[in-house]
Amino acid sequence: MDDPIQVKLPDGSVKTAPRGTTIAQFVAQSIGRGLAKAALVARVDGALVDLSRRLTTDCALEILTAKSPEALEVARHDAAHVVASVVQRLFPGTQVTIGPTIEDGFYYDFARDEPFTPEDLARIEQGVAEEIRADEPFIREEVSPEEAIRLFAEKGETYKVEIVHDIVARGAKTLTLYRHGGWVDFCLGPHGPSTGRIGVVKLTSVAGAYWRGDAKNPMLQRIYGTAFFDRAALAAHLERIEEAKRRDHRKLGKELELFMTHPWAPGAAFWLPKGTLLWQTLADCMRRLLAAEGYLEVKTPLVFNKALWEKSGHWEHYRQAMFTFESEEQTFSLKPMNCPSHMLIFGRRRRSYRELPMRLATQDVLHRNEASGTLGGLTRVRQFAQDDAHVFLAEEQVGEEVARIIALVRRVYDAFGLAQTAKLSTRPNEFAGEPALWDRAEAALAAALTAQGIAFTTAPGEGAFYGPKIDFDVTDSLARRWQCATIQLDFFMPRRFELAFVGEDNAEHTPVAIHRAIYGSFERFLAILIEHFGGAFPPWLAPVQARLVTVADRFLPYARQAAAAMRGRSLRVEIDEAEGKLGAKIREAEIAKVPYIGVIGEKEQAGGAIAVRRHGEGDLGAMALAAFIERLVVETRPPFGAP
RNA sequence: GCUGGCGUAGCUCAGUCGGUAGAGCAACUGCCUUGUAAGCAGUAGGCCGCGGGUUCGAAUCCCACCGCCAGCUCCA
Repeated sequence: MDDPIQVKLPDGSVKTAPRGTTIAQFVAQSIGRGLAKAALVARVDGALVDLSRRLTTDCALEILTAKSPEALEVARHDAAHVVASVVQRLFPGTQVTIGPTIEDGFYYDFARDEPFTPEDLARIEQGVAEEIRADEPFIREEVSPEEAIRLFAEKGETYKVEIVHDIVARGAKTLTLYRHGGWVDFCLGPHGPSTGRIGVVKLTSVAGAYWRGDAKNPMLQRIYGTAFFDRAALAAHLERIEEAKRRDHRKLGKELELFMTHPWAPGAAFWLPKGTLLWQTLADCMRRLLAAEGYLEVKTPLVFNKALWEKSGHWEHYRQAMFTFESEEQTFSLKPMNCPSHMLIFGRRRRSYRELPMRLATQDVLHRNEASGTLGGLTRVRQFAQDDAHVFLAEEQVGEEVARIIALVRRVYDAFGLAQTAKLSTRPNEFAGEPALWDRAEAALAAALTAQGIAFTTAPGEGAFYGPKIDFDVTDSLARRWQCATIQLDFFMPRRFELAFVGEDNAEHTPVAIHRAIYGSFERFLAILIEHFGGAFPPWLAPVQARLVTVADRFLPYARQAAAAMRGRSLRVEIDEAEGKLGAKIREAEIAKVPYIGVIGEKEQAGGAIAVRRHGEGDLGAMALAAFIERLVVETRPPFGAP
């Protein structure tokens, strides 16, 4: 018991310590008082543990302080406990359930008949601040399942009892409790040393949430909050939230007159003239890019007899998300996806290996009958259009084709300044096709990602039953991540549609299909772009690229001439013909986030010039009108798919 | 779909205890003819989401519906 153990520190040094010493003691004695004071939690052999843990074997030890993201997560979990303790003190009879940390904060779910009001949240937040000031230590305790069940059953905590039963059923022999200030929760930990180390806690919202996320279970009251070690970090976080609100595509879409919605078409957008220009720019650039890559654009029906969906298998698995209707005793549906149509086109005649890869692209409108409560903005809709394509090819062509698609994805996202990461999802438990086929395909996908220099994570078992897939996330200017592009292999649907091609060997083979989209959906991608650019689009994308304003209305004829010259070079320009002072017109144009403002007065008219102001930068001074036009022509050239 | 919140002028929002609906901006008209983020004055604008109910009387209270917003297992 007294023989010392070896503790390896992150700098590589090794210290000895008495067996059974706590981490906190070890740090104070062997490392230093400064670190001992700053320590919040430790990592022993890769696992996060409390500072009160005893070191009983040789190990690698790392001490985490407020600088570490993991420590912040622990503090947020501490905060969740404190919130729960305060709620149970202020609202007797409320049961606790779970309270995990999430990105940017935490939540805690409570079972209580009455909902919490915003005033309740303020009271709870105040109680939490008091609890933090009281600086109660977190105390870890190990108990048997029987003790845990008795403890929570006595308190009437039926949800906790249920959780204990579940965990015991999964084989746990000892369970851990954490106490602070006389309150106890069943928790895996770890926790910080005491409530005083949490920092500052802010409760953000309250919402309903089903127990275990299942609509068949009772509805709980979920309190969301966040915690930071200091007020400045909290303020910065709240400022990020405010900035996201300012950039919200629903708000900007209204202000900039990009799109509208109407109660009579829930889940569908009306694209106003300026929004339609954005859409068309994306659509045209993608069209030209794909045409250059050998894609063939096709248009297919929007309405299909249900026989198609029975053939594809969607009728069995996807029917609840389809809009259907009867006509002349037949059942029809609006198409929710393009793949079956493309299958029919491929299968319309005998295909040769010489035609492969055959790349069929479509930008048609799709409808999916999403539950009403899930709709919102342009990101959760019932009607949308994808930049969809299906590539039919021989199995041995998969690697090269996927590499080409990945290169396209990079090229497009780079054009918008969106950084990208990828996730490779592999074979699930239930799958179609041969395991060896999956293994080869997964290896080909991973090799393509590596060859393109794309960082990716692997999600084992998360592939679709019909094939492995790559999903791309983009990171926008507010560091938020959005899932957009997808590349999915399909070994299943070509077989269902009895697709075949004649190979070099003069025998029939079943092609592999690749489902792929780069923007994802136009609606969603436009929403992301609106927020990414905050409505201030780069000149090539902006619906209006320049607005001409005059110092006095006697300069309007010259302004009209200038605008005509610009339109002659395919520039999107408008003239502010309203009355008013120059300052007011400049202000209007700045608020409209038009990239370039051209000011025209006496000097400009006399010299065939224009005074140029760049949105967000200010006055660039006067230049010759011809020079300004040349500059705009260059700057409005799309970074991909240029005509 | 479910839980909670919300719905008033084109936009952003007031509207007390149930007593005949208000501001700013935008629009329109006029004056000003203007030099890089708001010139002045005036006018007009409303089925208070929709439908019922309670009441002498409803934007306000009640019921149902429609829509919008937040959320609905990143698992003790």
